Amino acid sequence: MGAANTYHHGNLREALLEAGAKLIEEKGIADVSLRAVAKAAGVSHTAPYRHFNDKNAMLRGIAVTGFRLLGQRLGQAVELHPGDPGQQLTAAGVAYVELAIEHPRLHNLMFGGVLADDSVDDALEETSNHAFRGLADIIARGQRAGVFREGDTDELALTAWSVVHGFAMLASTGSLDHRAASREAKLALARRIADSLLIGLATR
Amino acid sequence: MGAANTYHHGNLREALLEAGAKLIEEKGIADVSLRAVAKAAGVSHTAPYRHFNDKNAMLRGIAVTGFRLLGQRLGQAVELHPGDPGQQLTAAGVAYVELAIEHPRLHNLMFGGVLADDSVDDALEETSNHAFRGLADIIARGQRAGVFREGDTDELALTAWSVVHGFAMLASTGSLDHRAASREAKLALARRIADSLLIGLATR
DNA sequence: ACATTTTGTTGACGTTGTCAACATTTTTTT
DNA sequence: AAAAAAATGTTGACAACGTCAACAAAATGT
Repeated sequence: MGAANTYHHGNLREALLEAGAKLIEEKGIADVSLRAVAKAAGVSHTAPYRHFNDKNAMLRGIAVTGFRLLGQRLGQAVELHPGDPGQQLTAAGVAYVELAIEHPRLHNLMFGGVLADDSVDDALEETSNHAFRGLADIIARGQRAGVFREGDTDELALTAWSVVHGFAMLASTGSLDHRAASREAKLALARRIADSLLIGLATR
Repeated sequence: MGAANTYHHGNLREALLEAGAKLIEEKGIADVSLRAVAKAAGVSHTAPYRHFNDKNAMLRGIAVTGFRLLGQRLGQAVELHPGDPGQQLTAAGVAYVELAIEHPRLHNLMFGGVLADDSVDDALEETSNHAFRGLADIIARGQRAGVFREGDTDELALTAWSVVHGFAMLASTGSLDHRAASREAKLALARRIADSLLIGLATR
């Protein structure tokens, strides 16, 4: 288990994910090739095939790290407002939007549909489901506390997810640079929209 | 201005847009090459360059046709419920989702971010703005009629756009096939979510 | 120690987007 | 009506890409 070898990398899988994420952040998904990622990681152009079945499998690996990051952020948002599901929901929504603004190309990889036509990836599905369940849990607690209206929990969660996801998409693609150019303006807008959502979910 | 020529096509630009849209519908954006589109239109592999600067310019042309279609559908939704902004908004939202379900890959081209990093395209920007303005007009009329609450019209429109856009994205990528597999189930879900939205926008 | 498995490299292949050079048709100018 | 110009198409080439097969080195198990 040496450390200074040149032939065997030691941790190439992670290195590729890292290099790939960095390149995507810089140049966008469309302009990142498998070969460029391999080169950035310091290996030959086919070395990635020892760790991923094909290019899309590597992209899915990067998307998974994005979903893990998202899950963490949502968790932090919840912890910031213990016992207050309304605030938790707003904070989670803002956190989601924040991530999309900070890492627009990663967000695009996660939700832009590049991977949509692929055969299902277990790790990807699990991490993305986990992120969604974090949201559904907030809703469920809010319903029990009587601040959110009754009804199918997952459906309310889906509503919230839709708002946040739609806004994040608009924010990350620059579609609303006319209305809100700066990062702060976008987040303020996100907060107000999250409040609109809250009204729709509240008990009347 | 003959009709049966073989060398000059006569209307190649439109033919390419049509063939491209069809191929994308069948195979997805990632699996459609410029050359395949040219072949489907019956011309050589570089003929498209007389009508589009590059591949992405052609894709933007196809996206424009999608935005035009969207604008038409939104217009029809409005006409179906004259004088009732609430119903108009719901119908517009459902129409939007319907389009995304019917043509998921076209929707993906329009909103998936493949074209996001391109230099701005006038025709694309205009048609997409037009679609958004249709929505904003519904909101404005609803505010004047007193059924939607006061406030920045564009911001309310943005909220509505976010919900619908987010849900459409989830619907078109198959992310909610667990909860609602059939087309009808998805549309019913969309209708209920649009109603949630309505509550958030209504005057209290 | 040796055999096996894992992990890396080299070299090749067909496909892709794009460019330069050339051909044909249409339009404009004279 | 003839010539010049512009528009629109084709052919052939190129480098870059994803992927595969064959080989090489290191790590691991016996």
